Amino acid sequence: MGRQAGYDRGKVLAQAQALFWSKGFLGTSLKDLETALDMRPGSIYAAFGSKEALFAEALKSYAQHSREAFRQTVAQAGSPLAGLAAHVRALGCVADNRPPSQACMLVKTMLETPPDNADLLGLTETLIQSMEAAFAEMFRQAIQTGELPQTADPDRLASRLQAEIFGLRTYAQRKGSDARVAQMAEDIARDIEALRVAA
Amino acid sequence: MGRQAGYDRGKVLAQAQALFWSKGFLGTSLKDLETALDMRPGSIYAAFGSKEALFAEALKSYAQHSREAFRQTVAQAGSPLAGLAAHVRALGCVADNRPPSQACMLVKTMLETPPDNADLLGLTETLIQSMEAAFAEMFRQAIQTGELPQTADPDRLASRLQAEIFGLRTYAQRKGSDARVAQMAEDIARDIEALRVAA
DNA sequence: ATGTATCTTGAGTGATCGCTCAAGTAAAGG
DNA sequence: CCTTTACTTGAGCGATCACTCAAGATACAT
Repeated sequence: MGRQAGYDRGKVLAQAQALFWSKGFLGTSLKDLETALDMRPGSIYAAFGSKEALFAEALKSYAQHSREAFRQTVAQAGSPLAGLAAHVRALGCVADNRPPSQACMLVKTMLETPPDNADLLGLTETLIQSMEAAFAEMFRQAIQTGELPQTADPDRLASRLQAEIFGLRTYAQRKGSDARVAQMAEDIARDIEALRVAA
Repeated sequence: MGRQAGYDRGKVLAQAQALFWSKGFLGTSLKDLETALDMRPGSIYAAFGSKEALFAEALKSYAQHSREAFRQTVAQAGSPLAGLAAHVRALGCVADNRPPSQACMLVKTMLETPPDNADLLGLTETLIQSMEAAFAEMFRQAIQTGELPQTADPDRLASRLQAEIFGLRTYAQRKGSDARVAQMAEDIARDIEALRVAA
């Protein structure tokens, strides 16, 4: 049935994602991509259609991995609130062999995308909402299990947490911020745990 | 002494700043600037030297105005902590005739600038530090006046506040976030006031 | 081995990028 | 009024942009 592709689509997508995350959509040229992916323009376009389509796919993949990491962190925690706190601590952690601290790719994309690119802004907004919805779902579970009072507003708590994480990770983009970031993550995590009703 | 410039440098700079703030440095072309400033390339280059130099000047001007607005807010407040809280409330406020809510231009620049542009990143970092230093100075005054305990760490409080503001304003970039943003600003302001020692 | 379907290649497309500069124009000094 | 000085103009520079496509290469089916 003809020749098969000489690259691993998943690996290529991961490399593109890393490059786009670092340099941004506008700051990344096709030359940059050709080098990073070790592919010639024809192959790139045959595989992904356009620079923007490749970026969109990389962004979706990024969001999916983020959600998956969150899901796993939560699964290992003892309660909804503990899961949320653990997630924040993981974001502030430097110990892991994770990529160097930098701002969330979704936030970078939202801020760098000019207002006239409705497609990309819409996609970004959708992905951000899905993350915030996951937070809200955890707060909702915390209410159901009695960890939070019935009067708590899960959507409000989720948006506040989202904003705190925006700030934490954006701060982490700065050089030499690791210690401060770890400290702030710990502070935020404790604030979450402090919401717990007395048992 | 020759012909005088047919434009107001301050106004031109303000227009450039607004455009750069909205579309970002990379997302703004010289064509865009020519239209917005109603100037031809020769005049722009005679006045500012380069697109990046114009951007740098606009960014410095933005930071200066931000610091000045903060200084005035603080001056009208009854105490250092009240000043900081008022500043946060002002950031979340929609009522004023201020430009539409959007992320801080310094943050946008930090996140969109590719890592190889050391000049622009360095300038941005410097301007961000100067803002954070102003926060720290206010916390220091709050300690001196007895509003905060002697054991409080002004630099830590300043970086935490900086991160909260990063998050708040980034969240404000999203459409339809006004009500949530106002609510979060109020929450943050109260957290600041809650630091005050019992009189 | 041969044919066929698919992928890879890279020179080259037109468009746009940031930027320059010779020519033109306007205001101040004499 | 004329000269001088300074600013404005816009056609056009070389470089780079995202992207295309005809030609070549490769692996499968027969």
